[in-house]
Amino acid sequence: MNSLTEENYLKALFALADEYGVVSVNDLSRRLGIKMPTVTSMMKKLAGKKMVHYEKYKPLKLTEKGRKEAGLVIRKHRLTEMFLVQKMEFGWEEVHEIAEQIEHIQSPAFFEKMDEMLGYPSVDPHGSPIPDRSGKVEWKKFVKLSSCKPGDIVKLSAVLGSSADFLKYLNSRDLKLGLKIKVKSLESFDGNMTVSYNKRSSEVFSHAVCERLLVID
Amino acid sequence: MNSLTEENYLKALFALADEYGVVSVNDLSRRLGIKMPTVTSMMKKLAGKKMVHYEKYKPLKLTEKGRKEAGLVIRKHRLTEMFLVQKMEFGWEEVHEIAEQIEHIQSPAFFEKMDEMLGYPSVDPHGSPIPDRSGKVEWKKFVKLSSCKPGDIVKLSAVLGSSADFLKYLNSRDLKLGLKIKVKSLESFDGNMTVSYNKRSSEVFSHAVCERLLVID
DNA sequence: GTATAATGTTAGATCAATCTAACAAATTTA
DNA sequence: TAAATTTGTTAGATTGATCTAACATTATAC
Repeated sequence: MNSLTEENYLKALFALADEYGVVSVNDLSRRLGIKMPTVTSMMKKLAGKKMVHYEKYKPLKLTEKGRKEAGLVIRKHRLTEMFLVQKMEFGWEEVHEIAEQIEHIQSPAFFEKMDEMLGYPSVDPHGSPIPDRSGKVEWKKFVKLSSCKPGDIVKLSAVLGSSADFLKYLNSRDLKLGLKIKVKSLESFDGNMTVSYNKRSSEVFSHAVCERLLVID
Repeated sequence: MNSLTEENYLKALFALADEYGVVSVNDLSRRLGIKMPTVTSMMKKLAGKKMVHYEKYKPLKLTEKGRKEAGLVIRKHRLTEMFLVQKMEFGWEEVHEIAEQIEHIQSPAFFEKMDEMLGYPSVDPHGSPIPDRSGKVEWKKFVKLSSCKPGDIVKLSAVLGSSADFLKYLNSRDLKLGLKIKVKSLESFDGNMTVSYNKRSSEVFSHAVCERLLVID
């Protein structure tokens, strides 16, 4: 059994590998807000448990076992987020902190019940895929809105990052998953994009925002 | 903020005071499965936080503040149990372990939402009262079935103890809260009681069981 | 009312998770 | 490529929660 602390390291390793491919001690240190020497020693510990391949000065890599454990924690996190939104009427900007705690609950039955009540969802409220019971997960082939061209009509399918501020910003623009968005124009010098959707015929999104909106054609 | 560990000590102190009136280091040690010296040092720590009145060799006593903190944890525990039973269809014998973990979640909104969805219940699935938002709780004037006399007709209103074994035993006899029970006879030498309820015209309960069934006339 | 047993405390060790300081390796820059 | 910067490791200290061993106090039993 992994400690809550170990679970958090595994989850962060998993997420960072997802985001950047290669993960350094420094990346993990900054992500977790924990000093590098502490990270190094935890990597040795997790290597001892066969969760991580650790070699001095080399990038960090989860083992198959570590990836599975991480996936299962993320599964619990995302099922919880879905449950909070679908069954308890929380907003998608409110659920991250709560799920961050509930993901560590040890009770297979509890999460099985959530899954069942939710009808075995494949994604969480932010469009992130929910790992299966073996911890495996696969992202759909999404594209960033920032890489779309004027004239494109796409469907908003996921958002990157779960900061309440960002999600509240999306709320203020009535942006929800599933929305059809039409790209009207793109400023080449700053990446600002003008789009239309629903009754909004001309909204401008910064490049930073467009980088975090994942769509499919 | 109290640590998870501190919360568990407070909760145990509260429960033991409820059960036995006076609480010793030894009681707490046995209840928590933690050695006495550890308990002593935690009492000093909690005394430093004004949660406990601690004097060497004297019985342990929660302060007003400690009682409130404990009550709030118990509130979260019992709301969770109710939620698991009412909203997630768990059996009353399955919820204790899960609630034992969820009670430590830090999110007022989460428990407020549960409370609201449940319609502000006053008791948990075992008939134990749910402390109010200020941590206060009052037991109704229940009586043990063991103290009833032949001819009495009473309503099962709460059960003492949350061990799965005991609750499964009650399930096997179709015992549920709210049931009308008629006392038919009582063996004076062993305390065995013969009762009737529903379609069961003659069930025998041991003294141990009758001690744990709380009823009102 | 003393001896024995039970309960409680003190002192000091251990373990997990964290830190800082000092040093070492790798990478970037000039 | 040599110097400077960044990144990573080692060593050792700290903190919270636990333990055992030894000792002290209180309660119980005869």
